[in-house]
Amino acid sequence: MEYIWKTDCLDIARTLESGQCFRWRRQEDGSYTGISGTRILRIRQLPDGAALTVGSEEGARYWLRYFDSETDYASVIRQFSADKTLGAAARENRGIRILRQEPFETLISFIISQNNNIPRITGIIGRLCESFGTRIADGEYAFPDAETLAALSPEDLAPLRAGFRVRYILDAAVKVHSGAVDLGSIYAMTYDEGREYLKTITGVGDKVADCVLLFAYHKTEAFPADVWIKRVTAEYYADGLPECMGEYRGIAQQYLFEYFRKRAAVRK
DNA sequence: TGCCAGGCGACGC
DNA sequence: GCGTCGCATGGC
Repeated sequence: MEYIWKTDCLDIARTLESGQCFRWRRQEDGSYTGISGTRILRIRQLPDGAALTVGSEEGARYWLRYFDSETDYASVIRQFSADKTLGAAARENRGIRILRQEPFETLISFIISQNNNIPRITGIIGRLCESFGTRIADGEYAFPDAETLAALSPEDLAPLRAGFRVRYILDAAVKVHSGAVDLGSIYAMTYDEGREYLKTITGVGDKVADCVLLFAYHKTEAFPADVWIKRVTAEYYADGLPECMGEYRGIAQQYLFEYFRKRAAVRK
């Protein structure tokens, strides 16, 4: 069945290609196909929203939550307009939403992201899923679960070509599978608690923890500071982040990330 | 070729 | 606590 979602703040391409997720592919007709958990979705942009190809009403509800349908982005963008730079970045990227992704997938993905670039991160994650994930459709694989990954050796993961990150992936999988880290408990934690908790995993520092808290748990106080954002804050916000970011620093961060990354790409 | 990429851990001070 | 370095890999 096709579910029509009407909303004025949704740009599928920018949302899915803004570096917060790595399992979506653009199809020849311009629609996108992606996987989360054991679900597959095809989503197509409409002028006033999107068309979702889903199996059931329950599937539609899952994906609406994934795309953060309850947050009023127009209101957040108005709030951001109090700052000149952020206002411009937000207006230009008003269709970007912060996804609510599966925690384990997000954790492993951003462990892989460190000192890496987006095309290669996507490649490593693709090989990880094809090698160790359950097949859920023709040529489509779920993200492998913690139990599966925890049973593997560094040699097993060598074909991923993930380099020094392999031991971090395995440490995360072992801790999640053993229960030493309970990812479900983080939903109820504060941002600071979640950050310290995630950092008990080897290979998870401030940046990776912030990405997981923002892109899986939707803790919008998180402000992941990568090399791009560090340049932006050094140039525009040396005296501190603007007041108008409020509790939505993470959303602001994503608009700024896209705004400046695009400009750097044009200059090259 | 050297430099960089959605960083982190180890180490020295 | 803070600065520096090495780390695998691949694209430019």
